[in-house]
Amino acid sequence: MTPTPERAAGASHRAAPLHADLDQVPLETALLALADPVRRTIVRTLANAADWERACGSFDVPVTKATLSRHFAILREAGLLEQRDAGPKRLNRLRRPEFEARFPGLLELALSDR
Amino acid sequence: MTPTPERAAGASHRAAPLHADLDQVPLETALLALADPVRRTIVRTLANAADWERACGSFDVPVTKATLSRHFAILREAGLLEQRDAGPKRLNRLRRPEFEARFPGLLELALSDR
DNA sequence: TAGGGTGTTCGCCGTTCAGCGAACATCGCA
DNA sequence: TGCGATGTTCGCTGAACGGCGAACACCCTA
Repeated sequence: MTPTPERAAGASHRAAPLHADLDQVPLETALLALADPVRRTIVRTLANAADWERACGSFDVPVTKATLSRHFAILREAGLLEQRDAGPKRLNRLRRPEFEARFPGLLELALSDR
Repeated sequence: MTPTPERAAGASHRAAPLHADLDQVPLETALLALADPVRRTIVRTLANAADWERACGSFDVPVTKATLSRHFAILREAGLLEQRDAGPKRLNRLRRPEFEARFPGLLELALSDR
C-alpha cells in the first residue's frame, strides 16, 4: 500500500503543506495577507524569481525564522504560494495565475507597491 | 474678519474633516481599510447611492455610533471617501475615480466582495 | 550514526485594533 | 433659549497580530 494519501511518490516525509482552494479564500484573507510589508517583500521576491527557485530561508527580511515560518503559512492560506519539499529545504512558487483569476489586479498592485 | 481659514463660506462650524491626499496614501493603508467587513459594507452602500446622499448614521451596520465614527475616520484617511457637513449631518461621497486612479482595480474588487 | 542545515511549533510578550458606554460639541428648530 | 438629533472624543476591554527564543522534527551527508 502507498505510504499515506497525503504524500505523493517521492515527496518528503514531512507533513505536506496544505494549499488553499483559491475559490474559497475570502477577499479579507487576501487583503490581510498582502497588507504586511514582510509578506509583500516575500511575494515580490518570488515574482522576480523562477518557480521552485527560492527556499524559505533565502529571503532578505528582518525577522527570525520562527516569524518567517508563520508568514509563509499565512501566504499559503491566502492562496498566494505553493510549497514543495526538496530534501531539507522547502521550495516556493508564487501562484500568480490562480491568484490573478480569483482577485484580478490585486497581486499586480501588491507587486508595484507604490 | 472671516471666521477661520479652514472654513469655507456657509460650511459647518465643526472641525472640517481632513481628506487624504490620495498620492500619499500607502498601499498598506488602503488594504487595511478595505479588509474590514463593516467598512466594506459602508463603501458598497456608498457605491450604490448618489454623491452626498448618505449621512454617517444612515448605514445598516451592527455597531454603535462611536465605532461607526471611527470607521469613517479610517475610510477618510485611506482616501476612500469625502465628507461634507450639512447642518447637524455629515454627508458622504465615495472618491471612486480618485481611488481608482491610485489603486487600479482595488475598489472594484472590494465592491464585488466575492 | 552522528551532526549540521532547514523549517515548524509552542509559549510568551507587547502593540494594535474593533468594540462599547459616557461625555461632549455642534446644528437646526420649537 | 432650550432641546433633540447627529457625530466626535475619551477611556476601557478583549481579541488578534507580529515578534522572539527554545524546543522539536526531518533531511542529507560525513
